[in-house]
Amino acid sequence: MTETIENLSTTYNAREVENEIYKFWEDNEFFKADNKSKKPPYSIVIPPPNVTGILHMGHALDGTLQDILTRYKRMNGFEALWLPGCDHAGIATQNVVEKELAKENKTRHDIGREEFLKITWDWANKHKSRILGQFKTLGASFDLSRARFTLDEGCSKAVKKVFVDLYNKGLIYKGSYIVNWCPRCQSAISDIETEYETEQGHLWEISYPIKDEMGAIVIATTRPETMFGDVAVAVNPNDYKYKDLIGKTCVIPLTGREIPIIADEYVDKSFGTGALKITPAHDPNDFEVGKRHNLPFIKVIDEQGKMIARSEVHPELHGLDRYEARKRTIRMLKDHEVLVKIDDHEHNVGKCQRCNTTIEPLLSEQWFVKMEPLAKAAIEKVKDGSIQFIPKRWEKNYLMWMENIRDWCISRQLWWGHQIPAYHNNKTGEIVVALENPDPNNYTQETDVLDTWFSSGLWPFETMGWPDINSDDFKKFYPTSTLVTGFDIIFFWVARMITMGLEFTKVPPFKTVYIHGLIRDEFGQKMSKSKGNTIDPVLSIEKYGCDAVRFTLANLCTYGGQDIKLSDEKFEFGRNFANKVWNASRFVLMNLEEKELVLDSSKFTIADKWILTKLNETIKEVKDDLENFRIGEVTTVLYDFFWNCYCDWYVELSKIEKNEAVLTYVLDEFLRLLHPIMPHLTEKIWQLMPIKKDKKAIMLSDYPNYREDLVFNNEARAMETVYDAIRSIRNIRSKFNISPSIKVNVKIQGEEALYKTVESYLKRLARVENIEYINNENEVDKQAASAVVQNSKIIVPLVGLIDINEEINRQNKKLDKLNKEKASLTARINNQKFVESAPADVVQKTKDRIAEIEAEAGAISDLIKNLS
RNA sequence: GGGCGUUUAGCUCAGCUGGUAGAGCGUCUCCCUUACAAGGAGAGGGUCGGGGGUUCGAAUCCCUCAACGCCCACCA
Repeated sequence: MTETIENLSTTYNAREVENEIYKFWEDNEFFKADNKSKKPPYSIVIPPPNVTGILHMGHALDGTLQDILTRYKRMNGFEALWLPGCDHAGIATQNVVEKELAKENKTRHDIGREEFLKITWDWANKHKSRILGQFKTLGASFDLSRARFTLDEGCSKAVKKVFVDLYNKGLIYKGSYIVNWCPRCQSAISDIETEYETEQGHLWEISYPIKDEMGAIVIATTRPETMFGDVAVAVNPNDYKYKDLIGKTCVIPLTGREIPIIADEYVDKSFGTGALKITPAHDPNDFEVGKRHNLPFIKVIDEQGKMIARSEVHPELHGLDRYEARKRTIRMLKDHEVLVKIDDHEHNVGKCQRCNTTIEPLLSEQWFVKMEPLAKAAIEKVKDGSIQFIPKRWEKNYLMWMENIRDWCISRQLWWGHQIPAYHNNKTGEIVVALENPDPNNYTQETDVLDTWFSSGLWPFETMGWPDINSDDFKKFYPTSTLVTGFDIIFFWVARMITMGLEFTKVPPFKTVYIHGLIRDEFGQKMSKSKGNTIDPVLSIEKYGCDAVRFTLANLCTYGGQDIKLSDEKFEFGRNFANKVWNASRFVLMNLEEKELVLDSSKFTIADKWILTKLNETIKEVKDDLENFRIGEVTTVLYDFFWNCYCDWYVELSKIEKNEAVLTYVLDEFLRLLHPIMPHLTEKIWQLMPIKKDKKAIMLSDYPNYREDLVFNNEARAMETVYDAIRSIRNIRSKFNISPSIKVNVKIQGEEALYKTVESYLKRLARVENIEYINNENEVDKQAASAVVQNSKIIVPLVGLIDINEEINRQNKKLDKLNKEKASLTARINNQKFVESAPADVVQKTKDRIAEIEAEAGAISDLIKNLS
């Protein structure tokens, strides 16, 4: 069936159009960026979504913003590349696959590393297309021919090179260290993957007898089960209570092992009993104390979170889970009457970000990146403005973290990820770090893999062909232009990209970091599957249309980057606007008669000049907002222009008298302005427009430019006066319940020349029968409602229809308001200091306004006098 | 403990460099006027969290208090 303007649907059928249009773009390969192009580059790399993930609102927002910027730059003459891809998401993906295995009662150990990786790769490949496919329903104009995966060959090559280089520079080391251990994931995790939750616990006070003496020292602990790993009791050196005990030996109850009493500044005299048991193998602070005092490390809890069967641990507890062991320990302490006191105690407990299991601080061999030397440049480049955060406040956040940076634990005891390129000599145990195994017969590769963020940290350049710095993509598109992401991954990702980018490419990986707010539910709660408060963007798109979702999300992006409280109904805002654009366009296109549509300034009416002026103000504002990442503002400005100026006035006027060239010109310009936000709708309409087109698609066309020659401020202002007049007649009609079917007559005093040119507008839009121009007050009817508009009086005679008292009342209200304003303005102008110190234009404006009020108030007074 | 954010119309929020407040939704009244009822016309509604200061002038800048939220640190 051939599509004609006449048979377009009266309500916008978003999904139908969106599928058709996206296919049109894809088939024509419009998203493909050309690395040989002469145009200046603009590039964005996607924050790679988890390969096994599904699209959530955060992606939808993030993707919408990236697409808006990409499309805007593309229309502005840039060679724009939005590079998509996925993250292998080590722990998350491995967890998913292990869960699948668990359904068959298997663990990864049952099937072995090789088989497990094979299954996981299948899983990843299967899902990779799903998440990127979902991005397509968002209208994403990314270049899928360049899609990357953090575990693909190129990324692996980059990761290896970075690891080996950092190692050779002495910036990667392997060490025995206390790390955050997740007993469920069976892996170390980094500090920022640990989240703290407040829990109600207890503070137990336990009496440790002094060796060979009568007394005892009472320590306070929240984790009594770790007492078997104690290697000292520490007190503050300035604590007089314990002065005499320092240097003596005490005995751990239940086991009888002897440990020294030491002094360390770290101990807080005022907390608990002021005496602290030191367990270096199971507490990060104790670990530091232990190192300072050269104490041994005794590990009593294993990687499963179970008590170790070793002589230091009470035999009854061997192999027990840490919590069960705690209960038993307490019981035993009670039995031995060494439990002095139990207090309720609120404390923070570390949890694994991925699975919420309580972290066990554990001593183990891990690989670390020495961050401090690397952070230097990353701090510098943000401080000197080479990299800018928007909104700016995130810079402080970033800098604070970077300036207090800790070493980064990068090894994970997982199978899914980049296996660390370190090789152990089977006989000597010597470690060689190299791109390849030096001798597979005698060397075995490290089994640990790298933290997922290690490869994501290289994302902006590993996706551009690095380490081949002569690759065309790297030369054309690196460094990237803008990074768009949420604040929740500034430390995880942004900071590391900046650090690694500077270290390995010597330039910042991007110039601008645009940080948007987080999507929350309508009550401000974080959306999560477990809470069941998520809104599925795929369903919202089905229901409201992709462009509606995009427009709404963009509208919610405030300048300050506030979090976004979202409910599904909010998308009605975007849907209604899409429908409005659709119908107004349909109306304009249906009524075109001329074949040649040429802007001819000699034929411009006052209304044409008004809409062209409004259009150009809008163009200016929209471009300024887009350049400055005020995305929400862009939607507001476009909405206001189209709905309140173009539709409510200009299109309505075109029903009386139309200039088709201007009507279509404005629509064309508006569609281009809107295209980055509502790409499908604008493309569809643009394709239907019978205008000359230099490009095959609106997405490839030029973004509008401000045109001084199409700005007519005087006429625009005059037209606003006409609208005021129409509004005041409508107001009178409404106030006095004049039925729409009844036409009224109007008398106008003043501005005769102006009103004569727009008589037909007044007649139609205000339902006026006759317009009569009068010169003096005597001609004003006694029974009439009236309004003062600028320098004219609009009088609507309403013999028999009007309640005179009500009209007098109405006018008096207006008068009151004016007088109040006048009083305050007059006070200001009489203030000598104001006249002296305020800018001249402000003073002038104030004076003008007073004059205006006086004229208007005078006119109203006349009208009232006439009525009484 | 340190840092950040929020507090504006009934609800959700805009308001960039100070010149006496805006939108959407909701409410009220009227209307199927030949693009759109996902629509049109009109209306009502706010002493911009409290207090103090700077200024001729403060929602906007500074100080302070309060409530709510977030991040970092992690005193057993």
